[in-house]
Amino acid sequence: MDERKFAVLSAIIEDYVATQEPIGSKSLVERHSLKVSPATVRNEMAVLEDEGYIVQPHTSAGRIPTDKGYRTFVDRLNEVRQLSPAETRAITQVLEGAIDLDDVMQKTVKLLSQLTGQISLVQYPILSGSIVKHIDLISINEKRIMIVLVANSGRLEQVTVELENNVDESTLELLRNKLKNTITDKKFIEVSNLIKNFENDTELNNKVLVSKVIEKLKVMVTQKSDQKIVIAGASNLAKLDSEFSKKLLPVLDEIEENVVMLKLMGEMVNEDELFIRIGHENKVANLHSASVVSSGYITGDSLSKLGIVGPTRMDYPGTISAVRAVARYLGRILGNK
Amino acid sequence: MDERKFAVLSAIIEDYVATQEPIGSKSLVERHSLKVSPATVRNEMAVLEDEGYIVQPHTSAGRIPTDKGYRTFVDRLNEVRQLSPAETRAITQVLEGAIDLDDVMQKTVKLLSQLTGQISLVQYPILSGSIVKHIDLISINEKRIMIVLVANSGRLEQVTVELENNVDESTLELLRNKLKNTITDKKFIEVSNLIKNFENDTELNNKVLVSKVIEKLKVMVTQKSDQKIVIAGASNLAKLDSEFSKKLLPVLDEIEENVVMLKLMGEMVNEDELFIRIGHENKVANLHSASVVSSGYITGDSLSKLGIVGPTRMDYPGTISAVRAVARYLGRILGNK
DNA sequence: TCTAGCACTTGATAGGTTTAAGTGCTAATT
DNA sequence: AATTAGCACTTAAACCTATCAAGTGCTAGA
Repeated sequence: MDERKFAVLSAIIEDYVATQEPIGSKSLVERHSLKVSPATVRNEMAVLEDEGYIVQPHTSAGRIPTDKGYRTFVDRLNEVRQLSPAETRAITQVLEGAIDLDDVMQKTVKLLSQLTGQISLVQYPILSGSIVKHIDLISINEKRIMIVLVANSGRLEQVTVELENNVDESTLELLRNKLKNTITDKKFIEVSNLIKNFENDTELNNKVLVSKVIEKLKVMVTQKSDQKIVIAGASNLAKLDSEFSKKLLPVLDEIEENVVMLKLMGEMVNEDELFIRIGHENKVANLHSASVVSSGYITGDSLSKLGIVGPTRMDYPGTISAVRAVARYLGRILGNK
Repeated sequence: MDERKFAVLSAIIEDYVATQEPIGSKSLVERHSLKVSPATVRNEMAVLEDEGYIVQPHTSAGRIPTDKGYRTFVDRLNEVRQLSPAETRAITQVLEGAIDLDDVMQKTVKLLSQLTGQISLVQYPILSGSIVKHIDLISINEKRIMIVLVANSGRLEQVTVELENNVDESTLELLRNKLKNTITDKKFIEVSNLIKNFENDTELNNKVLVSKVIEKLKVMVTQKSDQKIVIAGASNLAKLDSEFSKKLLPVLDEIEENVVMLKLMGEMVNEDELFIRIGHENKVANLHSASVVSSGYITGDSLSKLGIVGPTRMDYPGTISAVRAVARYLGRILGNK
């Protein structure tokens, strides 16, 4: 596509994103300093429409971009908008002020939704590659034990175990020490394997207690390992037109189930690189009028994801730079600061 | 107010909540089996309007309830709607399936928002009255320590401490033991007092480390103690008319800051009793067209809050029973099961 | 005390006209 | 050959206007 045609496409996208109304040739020329007349622009537009980059909602209206239009726009977008100093300051200040991992996650997701005005999702640092820094068994009261696991990423997992009988303190003590010796400084993925013989260990004579704990522990290190996410900005939906938000509602509910997230953020390559899905490129149902902008972020040893979901009609340059910046800062905060 | 007038008021409220349109005398008589003619109802309506229970949006329209109307309706509401067996089953099933406190909170808040169709808020069990069951200091890496506190309510708090120098393991070990001996099985409110002399303790010779930890710990047991809440159902806003949701947006953002919550849920008496604020009864700005239904829930030793926020036009009987039921079950789950 | 009947009010609906924005095409211009 | 001016044409939106439906208050009779 030649230079001028792309300029026209960009201008259309820019205006349409801003006004949310079809863009005509005349106003385009006025708002952007294109050095040609409306008639010329009209000719370009006709071609762009033939090639599927833009469409007319009805005969006498202006043009709006198609998914394909957005896609080429995004692909050609090399100089991404820089964040303003104020925005950069906001990011660092907010994130540095966080006190624990939950807080960091909460603040990050909120920040991202505010910067972009979209719904934002942040995955907790995944555990699989992390290392167990600490394990403990705590008796909360007569019939309840809490298992606490801490990863080197700072992520902490807790689970309570309910017992039928009173806690057997001596077995608990023994089990606690065995666990500490066995899995501290080991990787999460290895844990399940390392503890599989505990249930047959003759030293541990309270079988019920031991098997309950081991069972829960296995669940912690496998199932829960990468399913935890936080969401913010669902209220941004209210700002959008209701038709769109109605479509998105069920998706949101699903996301809260923490399952669809991965499918949504999509298969990503092994780097902290940006990924964009526009409209119909999304495989998830109901998301054909939405775009997803996601990025990985690196925490020392492993790669997790974050991103936003919004209408295809969004400010891509701004969104991209926000997502990228937040991912970078988050990695830095969680990394080996 | 006499019996029949109240019946008319109730019928108006019921229909208005269902249809969201002003209610006229004729359709009222049709839909409810009132044993009188429309003309009689009209007379009653005229009186109700004089007394401020209902208003007419314009001369030729039906009536809609005022805040005062809802209030008297709610006050007279003694037989609360029973939850259906399906709903009760949903509550128990969902809550019993939860694995840890975070999970319980998450599921509770989501459940409440689904049952009521409103935005729901749940406060974590407050710490002030709770007892410290466990404290630990964990070195995550060379320059980071994590403080972990577990309350007898099952609530777990974590904070990381960043150090300039490498972790001094021997001091850490000493401090850990001292802390364990001093504050285990003590109440959260007492902790701050119990550890105030640690900074001057001559045995602990790494002053920087000790003071950093003690400082953070004090924050944990005081500031954070009752400010943690979860929210769900913000997407329900999208279902409502946009004018209303626009008003509510800033409030929601504030709520996410975890501060306004208490003001919102309001001063509540010392029991697990229900509290309802209708429209202008709310002191929080921007909430004059919203109602708040909240309840306390009891976790062994202390009282925390949960509730919902929605438009004044809501199904009070249903909402009330849902809030009440969830509060009760939550208390039961978190209690001494 | 209740109800039937009726004149009156008024937002919503439906139809028709005008308007504004935009297009495509042709012919003139650079 | 590419650009531009001019113009006929299209169409949703905006604007009227008349009609309609739903509702009311009031009076008189049951």
